[in-house]
Amino acid sequence: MSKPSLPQGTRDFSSETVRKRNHIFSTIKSVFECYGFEPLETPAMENLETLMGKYGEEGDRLIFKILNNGLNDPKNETKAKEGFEKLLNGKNSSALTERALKYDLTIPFARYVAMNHGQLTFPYKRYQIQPVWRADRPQKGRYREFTQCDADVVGSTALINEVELSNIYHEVFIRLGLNKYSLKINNRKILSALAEKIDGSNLLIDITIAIDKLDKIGIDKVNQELMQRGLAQNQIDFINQYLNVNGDNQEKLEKIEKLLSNNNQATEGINELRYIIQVANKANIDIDFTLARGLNYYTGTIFEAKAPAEIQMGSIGGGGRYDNLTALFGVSNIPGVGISFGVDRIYDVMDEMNLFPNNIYSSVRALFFNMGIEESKFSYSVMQTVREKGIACELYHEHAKLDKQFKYADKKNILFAVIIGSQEMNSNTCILKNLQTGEQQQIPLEELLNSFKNNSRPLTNPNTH
RNA sequence: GUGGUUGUAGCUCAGUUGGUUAGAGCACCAGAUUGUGAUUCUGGGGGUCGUGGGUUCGAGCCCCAUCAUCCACCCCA
Repeated sequence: MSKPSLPQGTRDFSSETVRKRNHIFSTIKSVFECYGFEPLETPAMENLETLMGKYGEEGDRLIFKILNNGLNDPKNETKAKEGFEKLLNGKNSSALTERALKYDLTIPFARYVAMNHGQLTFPYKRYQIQPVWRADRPQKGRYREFTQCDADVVGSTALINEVELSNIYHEVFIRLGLNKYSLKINNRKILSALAEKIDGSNLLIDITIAIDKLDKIGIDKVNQELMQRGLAQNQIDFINQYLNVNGDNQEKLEKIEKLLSNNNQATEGINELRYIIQVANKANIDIDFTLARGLNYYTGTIFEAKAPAEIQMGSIGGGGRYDNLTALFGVSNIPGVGISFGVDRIYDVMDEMNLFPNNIYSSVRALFFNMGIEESKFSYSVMQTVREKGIACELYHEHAKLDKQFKYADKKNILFAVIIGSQEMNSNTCILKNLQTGEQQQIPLEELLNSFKNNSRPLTNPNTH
């Protein structure tokens, strides 16, 4: 038996980590609910067919596929061997795999809407908080199993949805203490207009992939990459003018309007951005014409949320408008727009910035000390009356030195020690000790409940991990 | 998928050009102290040196493979 281990890129979450993650989940959830979104959950696995071809070539490669059962059955042998041959040639074979772990929450959601559009009330606003899996090589802020929190609105083209989603980003990040986040926003229509302007509509994806890297690799390397991707010098020159558009949001919009004049797509995209920044005036929106985003189903507004600049971390959220996602599943005319929070990255950022409040480390309120066989029976019955009032407490599991029982209470961040020895038993009293202040007093048992109510939770961070 | 980094006690890490029986701090257990958390003192348990091969009289150290980790690329949350 070898040492137990975890698959690459997956993690166990200790109690402290779970509490911190729950703090993020509940914050996001309450904001989603506040904006009228309803919960949805879908299975961990989907039919492979549902997922393939939805995330681009690279995305397909990163989908975790599940091997079919029963391949070793003799009657499946030729089928299995044929399937394997296909696999070696780089093709998927339903003979070998027909299910896969979900890669994101948006496509399964589109599948759900396509299957249930008859029953849903539109616009349908749903949120979903579930793990997803990607067969990527792990590194900083990147895991093979991670949790996404999505909110999407389908069945509406109204821009007010984009406004609401922007405000949701703002509300969540403010509540979590990430005040200096930034929300980059752009519109695919503007990118399309750029491609049209230089007669390069067929190269739209190449252009967006290259310019998306601007802040990372610099203008020279972007130009190099554009050249490699087959763009001519005059096209690149125009793209450079596009990339040089700067200033505050208003200035940028005016400049891009001039640069991409007489183009319907550009006009539409610009008007949409203008509406969003005007109505969602509270959010930290930063128009960024270099924002492109990989997923090729986006058609209008695109979002990307960035951690405060002082933290080295990629995007902590993203989303956009997709005007016909359910068409992939045979149901057309259901436009939608959605956003996603990357909880695992938000966690890492908050951890690095020390933003978790201390009061999330809730623990049991009191430890009843075990002073012997008879004493512990008595303590147990007292404790049960306290538990009936909804106050969390524990009885130390065995008779042990007080030193040990105190240390246990310390480690579990328990505020009160309740000591009932033979003397206290005889007088129907107990010793109540506040472990933070060290104060202790002997009180009648009837007063025990009240003493808990008047005291707040411990506020120290437990050192257990 | 490509390139690099690291892997020694529960945790953080030393370990010399390859050379006796692999160390420290913290943590843990017992006692000094059988009704009060600290400190101090005394004693104690713990390791197939990530795993599997190889070179060598001899490997924690060198070589190969493999797994995991962290980092960069690609891509992405």
